[in-house]
Amino acid sequence: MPELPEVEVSRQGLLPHLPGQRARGAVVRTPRLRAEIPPGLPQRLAGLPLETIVRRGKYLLFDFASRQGGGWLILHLGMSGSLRLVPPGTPARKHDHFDLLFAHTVLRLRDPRRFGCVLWHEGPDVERHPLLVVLGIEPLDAAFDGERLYALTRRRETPIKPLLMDSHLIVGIGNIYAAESLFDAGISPLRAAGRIGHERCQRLAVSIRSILARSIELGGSSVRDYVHSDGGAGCFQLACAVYDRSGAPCPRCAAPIRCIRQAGRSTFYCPCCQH
DNA sequence: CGTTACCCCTGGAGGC
DNA sequence: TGCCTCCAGGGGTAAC
Repeated sequence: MPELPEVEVSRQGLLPHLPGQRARGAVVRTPRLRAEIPPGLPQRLAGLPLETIVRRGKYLLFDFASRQGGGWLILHLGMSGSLRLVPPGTPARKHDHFDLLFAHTVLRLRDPRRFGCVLWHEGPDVERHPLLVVLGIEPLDAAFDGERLYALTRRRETPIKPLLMDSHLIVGIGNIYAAESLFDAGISPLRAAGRIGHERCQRLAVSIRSILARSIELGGSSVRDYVHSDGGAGCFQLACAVYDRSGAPCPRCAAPIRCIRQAGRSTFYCPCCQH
């Protein structure tokens, strides 16, 4: 479920509660997620204060005194992961794989499909972690604009939609937001990326940024003392124009939304509005 | 090098 | 009711 907005909203939901607290340890119920949870993690964490939580793409990065001899807890929610703050002693349910223990609260990871991961990076320079060092630009970073998108797409014959989802180029855009951004910009998901001109790259960059930002705002307004990102629609209250609306009328021209398959993923678009 | 195919895993939906 | 197939918001790796 989580794309960039969901991960960012999870981060914002945790920020008022966790930084400043000291970890008591951790409980690993399922060691084997996408990667194995480091066996020594609970002992390594114990006693370290959490400084802050940052996000890189769809990764949540917990700074456990990384500049004072600690390190970073790296967390990814995969396809079905969700985080929740629960009181200590709350019984774990099915698929509750990992707990991060603090004095008065527990951060609990649930992930039915186990595509998420929990990792540890020793020392301050988490951006040098192998999984992070290869990541592309943040779409909400000021440096991401039409010019950057234009440069990234040159001499690319691949269709624009799978390119948008390639985290080595741009992070955080998943299947839903790729479809919604392309609809908003009036660009066909099938169009060769390298054949989109300056002006339309500009338009697409604006669409990506505004849709992600609006989705974060809508999600953020609904977060209180827990972090929710469980199943359902994915784009929060933001109604999807095309995603999962196969056959339904396009909100702009009423033509039926079409569903095709690209690089193994479903793509939804309006064949009338998008070129 | 760029691009696609497959795989990790569980659960829900729909067909029979 | 059960069993089967297909599908799902991610992403690393191997193979073309």
